[in-house]
Amino acid sequence: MEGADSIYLEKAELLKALSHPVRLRIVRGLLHCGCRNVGCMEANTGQSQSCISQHLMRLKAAGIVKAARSGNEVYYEVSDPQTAAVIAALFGECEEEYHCTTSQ
Amino acid sequence: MEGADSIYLEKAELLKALSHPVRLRIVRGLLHCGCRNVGCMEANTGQSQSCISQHLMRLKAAGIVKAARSGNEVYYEVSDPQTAAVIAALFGECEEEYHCTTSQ
DNA sequence: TTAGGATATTTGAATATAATAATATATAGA
DNA sequence: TCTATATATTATTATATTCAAATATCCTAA
Repeated sequence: MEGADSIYLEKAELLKALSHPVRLRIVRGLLHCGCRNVGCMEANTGQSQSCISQHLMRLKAAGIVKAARSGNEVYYEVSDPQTAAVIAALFGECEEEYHCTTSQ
Repeated sequence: MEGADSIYLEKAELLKALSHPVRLRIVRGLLHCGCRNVGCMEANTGQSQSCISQHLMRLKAAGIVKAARSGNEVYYEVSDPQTAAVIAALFGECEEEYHCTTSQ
């Protein structure tokens, strides 16, 4: 079997961070230029504010997502290019669909 | 955010099954037509027989892999087409590399 | 400066995962 | 049948994940 251990560790970490229904939904929502702040995600997933925030922190820690505050809201976006490729493969979508022009 | 809950659950299950360094290594090894039985995986990963076998059972339960016995060895292969796409995206590879002609 | 809205952090309890060790099963060959 | 090899299963223990509840922080506006 090929490749160094650390590659597999790293890739496994990425998948682990994505492998939760709520986080998957959040990330795909971001790629599709839908909800970008916590309140919106809360409404769309039916999860509590705390829960969404915790999942976002998990995604941020994995380098998948980054945050920008605007007023008292925080807007998220996907900051990892690998992630878009994986999500596209997973949902059988075309990665090009993801390039947003409208700022929600 | 779009899509039914069950889709996200299902996709998350797939990712979860893949999100472990050893399982990732096993699956990628299978796609690249390398080790196909437990003994070989054991040697290549440095994990115990029991550990490898348990990971294989996890992959089998997720529908990612299927087994065929030949003599007293068991040969595995990737049986889920989605998985190949995800692994290819994750490692930045071309999925076409995966079609084996040699049976090891 | 105080109040309210939006988000983050902490804590605790329930559950899931992972590794090891020990044991069981299946097959092949003497 | 007995033995050896290959793989699977089970039990145990340690650790990680998840969610909910409570609390803290940050910003805006009055």
